[in-house]
Amino acid sequence: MVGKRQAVREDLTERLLDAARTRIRDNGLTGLRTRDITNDAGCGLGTIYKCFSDLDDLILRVNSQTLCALTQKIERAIQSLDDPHHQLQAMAAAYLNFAMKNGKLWAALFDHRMSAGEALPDWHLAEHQTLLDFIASPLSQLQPSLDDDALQLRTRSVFAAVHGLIATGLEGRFISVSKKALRAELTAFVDVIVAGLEQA
Amino acid sequence: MVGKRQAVREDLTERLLDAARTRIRDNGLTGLRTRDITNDAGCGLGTIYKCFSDLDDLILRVNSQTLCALTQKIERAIQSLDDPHHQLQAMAAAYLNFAMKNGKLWAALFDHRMSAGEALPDWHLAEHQTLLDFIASPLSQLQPSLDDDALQLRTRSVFAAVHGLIATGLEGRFISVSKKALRAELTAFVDVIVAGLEQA
DNA sequence: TGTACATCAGTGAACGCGCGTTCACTGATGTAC
DNA sequence: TGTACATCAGTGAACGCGCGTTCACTGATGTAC
Repeated sequence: MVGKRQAVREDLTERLLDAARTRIRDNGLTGLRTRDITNDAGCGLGTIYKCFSDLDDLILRVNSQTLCALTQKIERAIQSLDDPHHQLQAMAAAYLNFAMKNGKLWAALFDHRMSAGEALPDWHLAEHQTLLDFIASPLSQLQPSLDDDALQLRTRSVFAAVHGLIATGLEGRFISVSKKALRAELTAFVDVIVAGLEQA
Repeated sequence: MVGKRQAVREDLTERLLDAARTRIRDNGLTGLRTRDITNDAGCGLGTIYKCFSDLDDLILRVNSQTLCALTQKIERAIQSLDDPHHQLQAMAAAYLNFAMKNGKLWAALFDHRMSAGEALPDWHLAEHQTLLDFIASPLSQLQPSLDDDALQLRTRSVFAAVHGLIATGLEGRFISVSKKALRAELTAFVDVIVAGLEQA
């Protein structure tokens, strides 16, 4: 069997990813330890460094999976809608949904900091951009006069606003709020933004 | 001299606070170490536990100072303005200004997590509320129909949106942007929000 | 004011724990003939 | 197919470092008389 070694390696990588994802899902990034991950995956401690360059790399792969899953949800939420207002509402709702269902995995996307102040790798930044592109599309319909740079900036602003609202809500910062109230407030606030955008 | 001991203690506390604030300002929360703080303050390692219950407590005091300074800036920014639209713009601009000038101290307000999952103490939460109250005031003028709960929620949404936009911009997430472009985008986006609020 | 004693603030060596990463080793897999 | 050898994946004990917190001690300050 020629590809035996490779298959074993891929299986190991998969198990490590699964174990790390489960750990992060249940406990968040805080207290994520290599020993727990390798124990859960049923392999030796050193194995993690055969499959990944270091723990940061492994976390980045988990984050990548989370981000891609999120992007898929966003994509599906809007694929049958034409109106940009409806699209933005559907994306915001899908985002809130995803954040609620994947609490700590979602938080890890934003909490993770590379050690030694290294920058995020390009392949991961590209995944961010893919998500943003979905948001840019309805915005460009609402504000066709924006040039490309301004559209990018506006896209980020809208994302940051929606993200901030959801993150603050789910963390319970400042005031705690029920899921239902948060959902209603998000819808109302996206309406506010869209109304403002349409008027500009 | 009766109050000698107390005076020495207060001086020590002050020096420790100063040292911690300087460290956070220059290097952020990451890599903040008790040994560095006490060295900078010119006292022994154990002293920190005479003046504060633990490192979390010390960080919280620094954050409290930062938050109060921020609240003051916000308060001053609006005190000569009547129009709620202008007030919101002035607050957003003051917030951006503060965040740019106090980069890592400001970031510490949001990055700090209590150890052992303890909640923030009430006195610090009250300081948050003081800041939010300044934002609530112009919002209640723009949307007088909101009841108190809805106003609180809306206030948090507006704050979260503005904060998200600034944080994302200053962190350089997704795309990097010049300070000037960020300032312009913030102004434009607050206009969008206000226009949307006025229409609702 | 002076003296003897009690208190307690400040100290820093040592504790204790955590934890990412390495590397010499073992044995399974792949290869050559 | 069988045999001998080479390679290299997986292992986990050990390394190395970091770092918050404690506590027995010292000497300055406060107190009683």
